[in-house]
Amino acid sequence: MSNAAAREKFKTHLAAKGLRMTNQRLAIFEAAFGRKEHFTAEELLDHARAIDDSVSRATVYRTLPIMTESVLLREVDIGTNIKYYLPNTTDNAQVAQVICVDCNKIFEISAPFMEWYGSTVSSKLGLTPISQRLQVSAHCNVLQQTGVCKNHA
Amino acid sequence: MSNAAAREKFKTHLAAKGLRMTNQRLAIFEAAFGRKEHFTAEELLDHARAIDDSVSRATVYRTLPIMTESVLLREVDIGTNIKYYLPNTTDNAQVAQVICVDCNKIFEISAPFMEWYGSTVSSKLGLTPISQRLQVSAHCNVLQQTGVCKNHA
DNA sequence: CTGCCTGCAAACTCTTTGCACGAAT
DNA sequence: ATTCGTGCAAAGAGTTTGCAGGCAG
Repeated sequence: MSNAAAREKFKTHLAAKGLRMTNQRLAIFEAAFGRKEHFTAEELLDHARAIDDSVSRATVYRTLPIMTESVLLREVDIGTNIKYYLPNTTDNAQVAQVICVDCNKIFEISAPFMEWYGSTVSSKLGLTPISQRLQVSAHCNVLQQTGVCKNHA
Repeated sequence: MSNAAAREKFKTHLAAKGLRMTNQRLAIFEAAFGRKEHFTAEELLDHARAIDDSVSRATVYRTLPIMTESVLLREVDIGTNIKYYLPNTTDNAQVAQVICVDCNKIFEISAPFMEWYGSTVSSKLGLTPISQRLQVSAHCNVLQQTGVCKNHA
């Protein structure tokens, strides 16, 4: 999905919910879609302020749920107290994460069998699956050997 | 692992780390191993205080890492801000969780393929896997139909 | 104009930590 | 005795929210 198409989707979603497009929301959107890697709420605030310095932390936190509901962003919880976000380019949630615990880099890996697993297991328990996540925590080999992590930004 | 064996393991682990067995630590241990379901730090505090009312919240939070390091407890992060704990009866981490979002009940399901997946994917990235987790969030069918969730405690 | 939106700062939740007292070895 | 352990209360981190003023439609 191009940025332009994403922006349109954002506007449509806002309109459908009776919400308004504001300069702050637009700045937050642009900041999010300008990122190539996973980002935190705080990093998003920094980048949004570079576009519109009137953006506040509160508005970032209020806008993030709107963008995840509209499936523009994907929320990734890797078990820390911080949540990460990523522009959702595929609309396909069949993705696992491999997390380097040395540098916190997150790799997104296709894992199409996840949905099958979720459905199978849920139905046996009388449940209807909503989502599934598969995450692998790992050490960086290069860091272990040389003291430098190649995955560092 | 029986409770008695687990208690012995706890003592051994404490001794190996140069730590002391105290009434509070013992009460927290007994409270943890008296639970059949997943529990939170706060619930553990309540139950530990029922055994020894001198147990403080701080000691619970200081004892939990000791018990997870000794593999007596398993920590389960289901993506909320709260962490859950469970007596670790198998020493085998090849377990997935199915979480009923209606009642927060957590089902533990064997998933032996997780380790294989983690190893395969990590090695392709030049990483050494530490752990993996697979979680499915789901709705309770009975709740949807009758308004009552059979999974409620 | 009306009512959603905003920034600010305070509140919140869970967890961690500094301190001085207390207890285990 | 010495060293670790403890409770208490305050601090911390990330996130949420009440409020009074501001801007989109």
